[in-house]
Amino acid sequence: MDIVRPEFVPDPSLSTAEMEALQRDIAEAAVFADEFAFDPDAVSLDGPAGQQTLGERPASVADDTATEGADQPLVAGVDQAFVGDRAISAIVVLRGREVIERVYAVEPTEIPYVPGLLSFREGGAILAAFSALEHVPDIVFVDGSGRIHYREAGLATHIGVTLDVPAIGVAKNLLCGRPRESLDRKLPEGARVAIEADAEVETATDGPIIGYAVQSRQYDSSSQYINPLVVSPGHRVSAATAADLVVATAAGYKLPEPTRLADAYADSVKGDL
DNA sequence: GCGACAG
DNA sequence: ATCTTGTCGC
Repeated sequence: MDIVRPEFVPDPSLSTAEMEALQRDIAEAAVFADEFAFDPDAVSLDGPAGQQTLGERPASVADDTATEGADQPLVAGVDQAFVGDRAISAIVVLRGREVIERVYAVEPTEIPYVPGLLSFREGGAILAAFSALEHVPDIVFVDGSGRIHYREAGLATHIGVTLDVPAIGVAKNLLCGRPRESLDRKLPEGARVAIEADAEVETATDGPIIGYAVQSRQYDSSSQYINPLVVSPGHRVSAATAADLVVATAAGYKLPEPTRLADAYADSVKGDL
């Protein structure tokens, strides 16, 4: 797929001040509200009929393999692996449970990891992988933060705005913001805790909800517990819908399927590299 | 000065 | 993110 906003392509040679200025422009262009054509309720790992089973589905529909999944949104997962100074970015596109396409790209990492500037380290490899992608996903899951970011322009926002594609940030740790409830306790599976902007989020006017901690998986009979995912809007999606879509694509694992499969693919590419 | 800090 | 064996629990 193509780059829609070339002026936002991450340039690792920029100064820190220039990178931060670019992020403020990106946050300005970002849309943290649902702005997509597909039906979010149609995003599921089940068949195209959603909650319907074969038995309750009309035979004419059940037998029609030609249009099967035609209304199923394409969900892509992106993840990176690293080898020395090279980044491997892998993308997996799913329609329901079916893998529609997989691509990857390898690009040198020009700068070290700096909290808040992740997209300038990994963005090049990610955009290179997207340029090789044939399908245009309805929404993309990016590993890292979206709106939960000092300038509300995390990796998911940067990628989403540059490609003008709906994007969600799926992180394993909280970068900034204040959870409404403590996350340092065992939350039940399915629970979500709002994350609101705090003083660290310099571009937030009031205290908006910038994301959710989502407990996509949890042990049921143990004192041990799994940490929640940290989900935030990247572009053209609201915080609530972003959390809904992550839950809808989880299949018994902590990570949603698109992300989990992209992670595994990046690792396998790294293996035979 | 101290603490915090996605991947 | 990455370097890594065994180990606890379902």
